[in-house]
Amino acid sequence: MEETATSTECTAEAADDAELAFNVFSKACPSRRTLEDVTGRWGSLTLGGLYEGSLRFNELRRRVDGVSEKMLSQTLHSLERDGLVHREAQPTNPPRVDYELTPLGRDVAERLLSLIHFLEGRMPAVLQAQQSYDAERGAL
Amino acid sequence: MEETATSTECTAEAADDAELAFNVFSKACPSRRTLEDVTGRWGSLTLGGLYEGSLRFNELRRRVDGVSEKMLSQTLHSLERDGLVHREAQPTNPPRVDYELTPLGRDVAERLLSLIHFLEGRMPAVLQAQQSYDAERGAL
DNA sequence: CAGCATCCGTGATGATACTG
DNA sequence: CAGTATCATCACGGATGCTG
Repeated sequence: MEETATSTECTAEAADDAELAFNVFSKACPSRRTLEDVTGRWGSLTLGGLYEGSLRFNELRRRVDGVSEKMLSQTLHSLERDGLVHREAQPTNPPRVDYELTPLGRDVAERLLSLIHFLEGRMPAVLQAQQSYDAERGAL
Repeated sequence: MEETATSTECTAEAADDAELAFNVFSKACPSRRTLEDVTGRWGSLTLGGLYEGSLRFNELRRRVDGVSEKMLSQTLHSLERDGLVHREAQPTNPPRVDYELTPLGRDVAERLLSLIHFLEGRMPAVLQAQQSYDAERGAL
């Protein structure tokens, strides 16, 4: 199987250049799955929500406005599996479970929040662009 | 306007604190839609793919491995509407259309790529975490 | 080449009910 | 409280065919 210039390698071997080895632009690369876990609809908000400190399940649920129980649970499992979130369950009654970012998760969340905050700050410009776009389209 | 710790406002008014005004954690806030455009399955890869320079439709399609014509087209429209991508069509035959990031789009892509590259570099750790997680689960 | 229109499957998502 | 299980839906996304 030949590879042309734009193709992307994706192996765990080339340890000396991990960023190329796990290129997300390659369809089969596991890094793409992880990127989707992180940037997914609820993944980004969950990581962002946990950045300030550990939260219990329902605290987090209230923080991430609109997420269902099921989706939050599912998202947390994915993120825990990826090693980004740590789950601390205390066998008390009623049960108490705390979720917190791992060091790796914090690094990810930091970059995510940089994007989020930037976007929030530029929303006026985005909204204006949307209006221009819609106006031109509607006028046709 | 008083704010308690967890509540989130979402108006275009409070121009002095845009980041709070467009809080993405609020369900109804337009910033969440935009965040999804940017971090969505194809949005992030499209923005990342355009970071190095402008590309034609099919060039971009080859770069973002696995994206369908329809999804790329749709993604580009969303990003163009948000003011992140500029579409330059030349009325030649055969048609030539170039897509490039706007200044705003570049800023977004920069932050996105920071996240992507970090993730790519940490994939060994992520993969290992996944194996541990799966091993514990399978053993039960 | 650069798309749009259409059909259509399936997986993501949300609502509801139930458990420890 | 902290979830799991089940079901219904519906939008996402792929394949195909067509246009300029």
